[in-house]
Amino acid sequence: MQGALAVLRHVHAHPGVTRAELTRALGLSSGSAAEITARLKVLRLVEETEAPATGGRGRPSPVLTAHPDGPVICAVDIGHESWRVATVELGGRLVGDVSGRHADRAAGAVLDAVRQPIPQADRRLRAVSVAVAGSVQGTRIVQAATLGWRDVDLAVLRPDPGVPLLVGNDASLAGLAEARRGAGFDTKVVLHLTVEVGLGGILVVDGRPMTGATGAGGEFGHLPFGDRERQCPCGARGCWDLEVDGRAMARDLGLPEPRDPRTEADRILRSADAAHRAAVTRVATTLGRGIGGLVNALDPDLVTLSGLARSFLAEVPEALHAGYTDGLMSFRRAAPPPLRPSALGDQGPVIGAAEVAFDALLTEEGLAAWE
Amino acid sequence: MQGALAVLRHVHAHPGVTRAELTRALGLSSGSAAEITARLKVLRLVEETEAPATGGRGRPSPVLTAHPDGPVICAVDIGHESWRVATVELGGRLVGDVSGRHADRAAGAVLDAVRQPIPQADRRLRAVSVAVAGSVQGTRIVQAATLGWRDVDLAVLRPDPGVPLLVGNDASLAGLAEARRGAGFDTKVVLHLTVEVGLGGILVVDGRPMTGATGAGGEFGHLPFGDRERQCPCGARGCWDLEVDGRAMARDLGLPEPRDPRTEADRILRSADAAHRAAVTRVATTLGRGIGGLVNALDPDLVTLSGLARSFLAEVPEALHAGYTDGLMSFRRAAPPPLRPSALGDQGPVIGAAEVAFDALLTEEGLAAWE
DNA sequence: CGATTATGCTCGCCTCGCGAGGATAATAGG
DNA sequence: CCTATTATCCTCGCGAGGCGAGCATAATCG
Repeated sequence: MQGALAVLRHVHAHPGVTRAELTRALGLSSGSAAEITARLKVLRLVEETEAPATGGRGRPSPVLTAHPDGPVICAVDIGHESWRVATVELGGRLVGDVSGRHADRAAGAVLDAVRQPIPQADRRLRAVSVAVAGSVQGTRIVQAATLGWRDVDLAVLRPDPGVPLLVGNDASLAGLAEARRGAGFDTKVVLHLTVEVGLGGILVVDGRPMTGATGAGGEFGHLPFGDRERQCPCGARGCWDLEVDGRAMARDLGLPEPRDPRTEADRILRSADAAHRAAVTRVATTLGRGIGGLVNALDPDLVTLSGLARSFLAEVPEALHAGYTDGLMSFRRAAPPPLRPSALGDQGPVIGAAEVAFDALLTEEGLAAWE
Repeated sequence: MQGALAVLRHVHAHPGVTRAELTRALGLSSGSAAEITARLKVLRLVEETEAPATGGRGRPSPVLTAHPDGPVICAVDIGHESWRVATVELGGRLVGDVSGRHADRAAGAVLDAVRQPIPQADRRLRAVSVAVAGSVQGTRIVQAATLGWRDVDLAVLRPDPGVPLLVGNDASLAGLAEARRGAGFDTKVVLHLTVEVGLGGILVVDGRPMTGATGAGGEFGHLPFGDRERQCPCGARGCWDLEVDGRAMARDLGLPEPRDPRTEADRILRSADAAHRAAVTRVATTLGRGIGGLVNALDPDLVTLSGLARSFLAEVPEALHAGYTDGLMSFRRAAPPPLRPSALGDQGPVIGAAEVAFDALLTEEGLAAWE
């Protein structure tokens, strides 16, 4: 079981490896590798497909991928304005993907819409895993300011009581995906930050997300980096959240609080107006300075950026880097962790949601449950 | 080797367990437990001593402890004003302990003093592990403001090239010790904070310290929670560091920057003067508010406090808790992680230093090196 | 002083991974 | 087209190490 688990985890993390590569990576003998893969094929967990002609010499090594009848996860992403339901197989490939925009943001309406595409009686389904734009504890959404939700239990998304339900913050899960399969691939300590409306993220150490005691870790937007007098909808004051998004840019420009801060942010970002450019620069600098502080505290190898933060990196990299450097302790300035754009885009949350579900599956117990 | 390692780690984490408890905890058969302990006794790693009369029925179970000729770590603590050199055996017991105050704070002088008690040719010595009051990357001290050191390499403390040298921040290592053997025992996610001159700490998840990519993680004092205009010796501005210690209290009282902020802090803390009490209250509140922000971001089960933070908790708990609650997101206020005083006191850094060294020893390779 | 309770020890069994030796499948070169 | 070369896969006997049944041992209870 030990060896089988190691193989399965390696295939999951590196879909499309050859058996020879796997044997070397795990330090197995070729005999053990043969026996273990044979067992996993019988269990309908992995499939070996004929090797593509590499052009190199020697006997070709078969490629290991997810079994076509293997376990799948239903990954759900509930964002500020849209939702997505995907089926994900071992190795992180999306084999089905449905999405839509919220017609009505009320919790009931959104959950009804999202529930439709969730398969109801699929023996292959091992878990429903939800990424949601809000603060999460266990399987409850305790606070989702932009959706206007408070204390919503997602248990209704469970197709039957036997299927486990997992819930996490969308920015945190996107960060996990980014660390494992995106810009942070093969990096030990990755700090991911997403700015949409407010800011979220996660620290991923050796592939493990630091989600804290209750699952509400990674709420970096509620560190008091901002103006101590400014009240945040979260209940605290001076949150960084309020200083780095469309609300902050509108405030900087003397505009009223926008109804849809994310769209407003994009509008200002695309504008050629000098005042707008200045506001973008100032907010990007503020974001950068906070990133510097977080890097001081958490010491990552790499920072990955999504959403509006990714846009700042693309549009005003000097401002972002100036703030970043300014916020760093001087000894870190010689070789600061690079800021990199997210590689997974809007697929991050669903891929991350599937990851945590597969983490539970790829254990002694999870495998035992799969026979 | 697998089973032996598990047993050894369990004995290290729970010194003084009986073999019966261990067998149950690891789910071993009594036969395996017997064979493994026999092997570990031959290897001079553990010793079985006769069970003390528990008064209960049944055959008594022998107690497992460190072997008297087993491996030891030389743990060194270099603080602002004093140093300590201890010998630590498996299980975390200090079997030797020498300390002194710095006569001269220059790096050379301190290292000379500290080098004396380090055993030179002890076959039992597996590592020298140093806790130091400064920022650390690898085995270098990159910045230690209160000692006045910059870029000091501690390689001179290595008694011979075969003995590994480990270096870490004292507050981070004290936090690791606290999480494993102190107030955070058996708790999944522990946030530890120490205030002496400035603030340091660590997040410990499942017993693993989140020391980051270079070992400089846990520098929570350099999060920009403070006044954006105030320059920190670290090179950044607005550091929390400057708002929570003796310097902050002196500033609040309109006094000049104290030469020894730690002593000054204790003096103000012990004073009955109303202005002094008010300053203490304000600084404790500021500290509490920052702790709230950190709890928002990291979501620990428990926060442990050392040094001046521990004194605040003892002397002005209302102020500290008021700030703490104020800094928390409102959904966390119903059941916030408790703030607990450190249980290990000034032994924290050396115990933590020994822990990281034993972590390296209690591996396949570490055990192979011990024959 | 037996009964009860709890634990330790012995020993055959079984699982799983190792590794040597031969088989297999590709390219390279004549 | 055929052989050499390279790289990998498969078969199979071996050995390490953990399991668990059955018995031995050591304490308290009444």
